[in-house]
Amino acid sequence: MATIVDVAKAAGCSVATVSRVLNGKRAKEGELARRVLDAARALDYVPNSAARNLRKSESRVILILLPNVTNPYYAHILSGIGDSAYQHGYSHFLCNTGNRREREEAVLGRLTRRQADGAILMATELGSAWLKPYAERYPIVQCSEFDPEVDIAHVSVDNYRAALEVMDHLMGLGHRRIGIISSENRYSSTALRVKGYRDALEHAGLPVSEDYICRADAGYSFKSGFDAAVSLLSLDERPTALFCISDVLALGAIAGARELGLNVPGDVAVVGFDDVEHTTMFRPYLTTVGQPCYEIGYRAMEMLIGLLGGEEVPRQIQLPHRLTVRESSGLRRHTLDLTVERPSSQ
Amino acid sequence: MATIVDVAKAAGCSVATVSRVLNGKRAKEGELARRVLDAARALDYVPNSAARNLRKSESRVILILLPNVTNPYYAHILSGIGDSAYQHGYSHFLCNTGNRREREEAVLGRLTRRQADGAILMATELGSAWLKPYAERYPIVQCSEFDPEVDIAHVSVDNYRAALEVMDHLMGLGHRRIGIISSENRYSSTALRVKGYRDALEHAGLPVSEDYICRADAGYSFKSGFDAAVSLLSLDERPTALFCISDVLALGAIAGARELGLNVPGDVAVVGFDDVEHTTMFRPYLTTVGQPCYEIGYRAMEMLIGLLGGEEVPRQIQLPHRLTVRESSGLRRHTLDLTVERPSSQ
DNA sequence: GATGCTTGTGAAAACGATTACCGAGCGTCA
DNA sequence: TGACGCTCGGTAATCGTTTTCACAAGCATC
Repeated sequence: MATIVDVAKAAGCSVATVSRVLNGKRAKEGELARRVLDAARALDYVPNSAARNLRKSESRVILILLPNVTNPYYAHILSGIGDSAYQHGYSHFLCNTGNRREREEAVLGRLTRRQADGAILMATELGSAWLKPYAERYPIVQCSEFDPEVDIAHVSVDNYRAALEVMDHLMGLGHRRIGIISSENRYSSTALRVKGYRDALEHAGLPVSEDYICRADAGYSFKSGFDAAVSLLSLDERPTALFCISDVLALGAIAGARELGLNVPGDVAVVGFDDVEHTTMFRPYLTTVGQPCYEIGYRAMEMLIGLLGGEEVPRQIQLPHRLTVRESSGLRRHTLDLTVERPSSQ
Repeated sequence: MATIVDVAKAAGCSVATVSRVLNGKRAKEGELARRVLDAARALDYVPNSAARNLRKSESRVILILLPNVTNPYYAHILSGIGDSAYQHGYSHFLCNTGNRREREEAVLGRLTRRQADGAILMATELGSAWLKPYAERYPIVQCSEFDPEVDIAHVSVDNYRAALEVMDHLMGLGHRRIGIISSENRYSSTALRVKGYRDALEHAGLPVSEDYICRADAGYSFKSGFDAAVSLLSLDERPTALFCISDVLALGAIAGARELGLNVPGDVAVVGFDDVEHTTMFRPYLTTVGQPCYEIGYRAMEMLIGLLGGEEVPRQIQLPHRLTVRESSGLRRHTLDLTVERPSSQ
């Protein structure tokens, strides 16, 4: 491994000059600069980043905290983050926190240790006041979830408005008894979607029945969507539409409906959220709210880069979502010719 | 930020002593050691890792190269890697290479720059001789895919044997015309599964028809599985069973079969591979070969840690796979009561 | 010709840890 | 008693950069 000293010797100048030429603090023109550049190339010189980091006390590493990479929603965001980071010459360090606070704190400790310059948090839960001290001292961006009580920059979609649109869509189809399959987690997205659900009903002058609000387990699992749907659809006055706050819950809900011998969307309409899971693999194709996951990640990283550079950045970015109406709701006419399953004989 | 000097001052000793106590090179008992420990705690001292890395010329970072985190198969492996790394105090850098060689080389450059101590490669393609120089100089482990021509340690399942088992299963059900939906990629797993397919047929004295071997696109997409199935099942003597080298291909194949008005498994049996995609969400549940993804990742990381420590490690680890028979093949009696879709009217 | 300003360069001081080397103290044994 | 070995702890070198500071040269101005 050639060091800067070797390059200086080969170029016949001091290390200071080498450093300056290589870092662009001097014109790269001129005889001496050329000698330096040639020597560096000839020796295949690459700066030692530990030394540079030590001297400059920075790391060019950013922390990514997410509950679980296995969840494709986060994986898509991650890939946006990764691309942006790569383009800006930053590396990222990934931590699957499983939403466990001790893990989160452990990895945020890297900020303190100067092993990382900033962080992107993917699944901040409400009530994360413990984050404040970190947010005050280090550049941090929240991605897709955020806690309004902790004033940290964030990028997300407008979950509230999206929920209103879903409800408009369902009510526009004539549905009056609409259930929601929510989740036990403490995400802002969950709270906002449920709030949108309630407000939309109230605004339309429809009753908000607590019976129609079902909380699946925190992990958005298929099974919990299934169970929730079975329980909602077994009510005496069963809902004719289900708004599920995630696609997997929705897919589970469709399976649950079938289990009860109900046709989707004939007997019950189902809407999901995210449009990232296999929403168009199986019939009926899922009506869902699409989020620009990749871009959410990409923008979050750019925001962080801005913060790292000491720039003033907007505290909040909302990216456009999109309600895509497919077969599991509406499109009633069309679905007649589609491969909509008949109830099983079980 | 407290430094080691501050701790030394507070404890009334030299920095050497502080370093030794904190690194366990001296007994932690005794009056002086206690003073050091107390001082470190009081000052909230955390060693600066850039300084440590510079001095020890190591980074405690390992590189993870994979084509795409968005693919749940890789995501599961990654989570095993992450857990093991975390336990051993290593960080990992993730790079979505998209199988593009320039990206792979760019990130492996971090080894040269001493920004990383080793690497785990997730999707080495056959013909990766360019990897040799890296493998000779740095600790590298291949995970799930490997190139037999480059002698690098690797962990995977026994793809060949798994393919034989799949074929045994299908032939045991009486199938004689079996097609395979393979892929255009250059992975060893693909080659081995196809070889298993051929060998099994030959061994059973059945003809190997090139018409029955279909190569879907490199990315294992749903659509390419669909298209491949449509083309295979449109043959005059259509196969009665399809072995798909990935679950998503298999799900696509099932959809394709339905498109043609064929019943799965009544008219055509379908088997997948991986058991990671939603194999039990939709009817018919998918028969597939399960891989212990999490453990593959975990073991790969442990192997790398061994290599980093200069230990002798096995060059190859094969973890057990498991063929899980579900509805999409066999279990014919049961499937009669299941929600198997009737052909659509399209 | 003295002065001030700009520009380019080198010497050397950081950055914060680990560790080679050395000397002091102590116990043991011939 | 003296030689020897062992442990313990301090001093200082070291890792490879970046950056401050000082100096010298070149040039214009008075």
